[in-house]
Amino acid sequence: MAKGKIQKKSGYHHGNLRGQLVNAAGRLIEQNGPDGFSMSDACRLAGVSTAAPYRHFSSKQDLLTEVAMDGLRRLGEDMERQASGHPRGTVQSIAAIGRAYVGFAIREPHTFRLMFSTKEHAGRIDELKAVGRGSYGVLLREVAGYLGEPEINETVLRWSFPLWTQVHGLSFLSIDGKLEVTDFPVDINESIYIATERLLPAME
Amino acid sequence: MAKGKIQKKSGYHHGNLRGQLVNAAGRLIEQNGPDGFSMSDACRLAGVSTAAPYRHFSSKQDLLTEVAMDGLRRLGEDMERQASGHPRGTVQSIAAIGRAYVGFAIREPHTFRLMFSTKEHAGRIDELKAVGRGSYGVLLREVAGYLGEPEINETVLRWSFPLWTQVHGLSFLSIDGKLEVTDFPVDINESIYIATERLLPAME
DNA sequence: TTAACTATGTTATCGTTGTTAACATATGTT
DNA sequence: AACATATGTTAACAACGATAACATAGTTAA
Repeated sequence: MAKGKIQKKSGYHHGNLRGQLVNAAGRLIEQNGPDGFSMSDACRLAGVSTAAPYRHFSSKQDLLTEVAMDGLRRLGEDMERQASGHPRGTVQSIAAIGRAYVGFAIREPHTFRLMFSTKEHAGRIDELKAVGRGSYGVLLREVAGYLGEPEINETVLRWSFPLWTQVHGLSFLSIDGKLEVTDFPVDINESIYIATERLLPAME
Repeated sequence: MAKGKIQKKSGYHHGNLRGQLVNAAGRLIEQNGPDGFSMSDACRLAGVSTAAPYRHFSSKQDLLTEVAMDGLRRLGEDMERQASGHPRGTVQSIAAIGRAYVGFAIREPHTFRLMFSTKEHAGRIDELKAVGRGSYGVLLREVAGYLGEPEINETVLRWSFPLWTQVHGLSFLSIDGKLEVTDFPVDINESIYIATERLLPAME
């Protein structure tokens, strides 16, 4: 994202095919969804033959996994950034993390779905899990602060999990267009704040 | 599901191809996921040519939509059944609905995903939404009972929505294997009960 | 009974896709 | 300059979704 400059291939060789394929894949996935995405499309977009990607990725899934991991990292950054705009360890900062989470899902629904789908990433689940754990840490630290816990212990884990569950569910319901099923206008930010409050212990 | 008897084609014509295709599709999807599912596989399983399904379904997506709607209906039935095992309008009955929801997701993860994916069902979203609304009603009625509301009004809707969000998130995290990211053993039923309690107003 | 109609199959074929093998050309190292 | 390695290409494959042209079964009306 935010690449802009499309690098032209200067002849037989390309220069930065790997990066540009991830880039193209990201854009195409956001347009057509992970299923609608085809390796051939990405090749056309990058101006190379359909066999070229296999010098950089062992399969289509492999490329998708790359896109997913990139997304997970960016999600973590978003959460960190949003949280830092509020006093640490408060309902506000924790709700801000939730807003970042759902916001990402709404902004890049297909990538978000890809990030949390198992089947596409067979064989590299551990890698993916590690990146995910990193991003989850942002929430854990904030909750630890709220609870006044000096480190990330089981208490922190127990209070954090329902918060994750909540925003995760809200994300999916949003991007799958299920909010209309509820028959009343859901204000996402309000939803997040209310649930965050209810799912945390009152602290003084 | 629970079909068992595989109907043999008695010659040129088949007898119940439509039903058997939905059936086969359901089974195959649960094995390989909606993406791994191929029309051809379903045909092989039903013992017909690859062109035959198009007498009954306009496209592969159309068949998948059928499977999804069937799933939504069965989910509603599950919830109803589980709720009815408890005193109406209690935390217990509401938590039971949640357990039915997550239970379905875990039992038929691929079908569950299919039920809540938008892209596969382009053009028939309204149909799907109607079926979904029906199943959601089970929760709404139970919450109305808990709140002592005589009908499903906005108050009921407002208290119900976070409950849905919660179990929906828990479902997806479960079937996507993300529970391990939390680093402590999540007891799903306990999770549901705790969150249900916290997300409902204390009623006396 | 038979003729016509409709529903539901088949075979043959198309374009697209993911992937691999065999080959070609750059780039970097000795 | 010679070679090794990285990175492209072209050609081919099987599998898939879908359509068209054709065949047969079941149903209805004369």
